[in-house]
Amino acid sequence: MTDLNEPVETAEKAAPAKARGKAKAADGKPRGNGRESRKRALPEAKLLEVAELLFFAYRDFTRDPDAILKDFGFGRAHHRVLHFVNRHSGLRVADLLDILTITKQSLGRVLKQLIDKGYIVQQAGSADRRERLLFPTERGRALAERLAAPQLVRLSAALKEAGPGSEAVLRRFLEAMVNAEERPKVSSIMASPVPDEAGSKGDG
Amino acid sequence: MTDLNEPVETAEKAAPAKARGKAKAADGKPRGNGRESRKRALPEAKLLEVAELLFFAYRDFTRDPDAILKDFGFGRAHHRVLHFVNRHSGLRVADLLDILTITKQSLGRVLKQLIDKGYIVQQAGSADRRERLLFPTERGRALAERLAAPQLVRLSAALKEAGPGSEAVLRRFLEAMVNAEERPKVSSIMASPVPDEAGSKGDG
DNA sequence: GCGATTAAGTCAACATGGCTGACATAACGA
DNA sequence: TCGTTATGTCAGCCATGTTGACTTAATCGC
Repeated sequence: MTDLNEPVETAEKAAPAKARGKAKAADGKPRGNGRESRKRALPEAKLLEVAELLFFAYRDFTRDPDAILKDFGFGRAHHRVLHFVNRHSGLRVADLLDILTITKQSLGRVLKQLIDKGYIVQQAGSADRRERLLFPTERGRALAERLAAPQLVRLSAALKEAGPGSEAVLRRFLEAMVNAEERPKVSSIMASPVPDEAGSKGDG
Repeated sequence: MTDLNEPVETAEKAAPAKARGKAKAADGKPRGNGRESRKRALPEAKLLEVAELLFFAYRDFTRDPDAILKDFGFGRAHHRVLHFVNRHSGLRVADLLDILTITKQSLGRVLKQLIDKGYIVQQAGSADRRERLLFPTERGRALAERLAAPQLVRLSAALKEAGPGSEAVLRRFLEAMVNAEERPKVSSIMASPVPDEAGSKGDG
C-alpha cells in the first residue's frame, strides 16, 4: 500500500465533503459554464447526473454487440466500420475516416480484416476510380444485423419506457450534442441510409 | 490494392442496394427484435438512426475532455475514475470496479497514476479497514471540474435545444438503456452525489 | 501531356487501456 | 486460528488509437 492515510487524521490533505460543500457555496464558480444563462439552465448537479446516466447507458449499449463480436474475433472497431458500411453502403474510405474520426492506419487495420474475412468488398468508384467504395457482402450484412439486433431491442424498450414522443425529443437532443461544425456532415450521412433500393437517382 | 473488384462487374459478390432491398422485403426478418410489439415499436430504420445519433453524440461528448486530458498526460480512463471519485467521494475501489466494469488491474494502473500525481487520496475505511475509500484532492477536484465544464455546457445547450421537459424524458430513456440488473446499482450510486454537504442526513 | 494533388494503402514504432493468470498482504469474521 | 475478502501488483498479451514517412494510382489544372 503505497501512501495510505490513517483512518481520519490526514484527511485534510483531501477535500472531504465538508470543505467541498463550503467551497461550492463560496466561490460560486464564475467559470462561464452554467451560470443561470438567462433561460434558466439546469443546475449543475442535474447536468452531472445526466452525464453519468449517459455514461452508463452507453456502457451497456455496447455490451451486447461486444460479446457477439468476441465470437468472431472482432472488436468494437470492426462493429463501427461494418455498421456504417452496411447502413450507408457505397461510402468511400474517406467518408468512413470522417465519421469515425480515427486515422487511416487505424481504419486500415480493421477494414483489411473485414475485407479479408469476406464481410466487406470494395469497388472502384465509377466517376473517380481512385475511390474505393465499400459494400457489405451478404455475410457482412448478416453480421451487421445480428450485432444491431440487441441494440435495437434495447433502444426500442428504452424509448417506450421514456414515453410517447420521446423519440423526437431524444433525436433533437442527440443532434444538438454533436459538434456544430459536424452537424451538416452528420445530416448528410444520415440522409443516405443505403442508396435507396436501386440507386435510380444520380448513380447509374 | 489487395482484391479490388472491377468497377461494376464483380459486384454480385457484394450485396448491392438492389438485392438488399429485396431481401429486406422478402425475409421480413423474423428475428424477434422489433416485430411490431403490440404497442407499435418504431420502425427499425428509425431505431438505427437513433443508434447512429447516439454514436455521434457520444463521440463528441468525449472530445473536449479528451483534449484537456492530453495536456495532463492522462487519458479517458483517468477521466472516468476522477469523475466518479469526485462526484461520489469516499467510494471504495470495489465500487469503482463495479461502475466501470473493468478489471482490478486496469483500474489499478490509472488509479495509481492519479494518486501518485496527487489528484486522489485514499483513506482506510473506519468500519472495515481493508477498504480504501477514495477522495479527490483539491487538485483532483479542480481537474474534474475543468473536464466536466465543456460537457455540462454541451449538455445544457442540447437539452435546451431539445425543448422544455426534455430532461425528464432523456433521463427516463437513459435509465432504461441501462441493463435491468444494473439499474438498482446505478440508482444507488447516483443517490450519493458526494455525501451531501456535511453528511447530516443518513450517513454520519 | 506533365506535374501537382488527391485517395488509398502500407511499414514501423509507439501509447493507452482493456484482458488473463498468479500471487502477496492485511484485515475481517466465524 | 483459519478461511475469506479487499486491495495491490507482477508479467504478459491484445485491440485500437497515435505519428511520420512513403508508395501507387488516378485525377486535375495548366
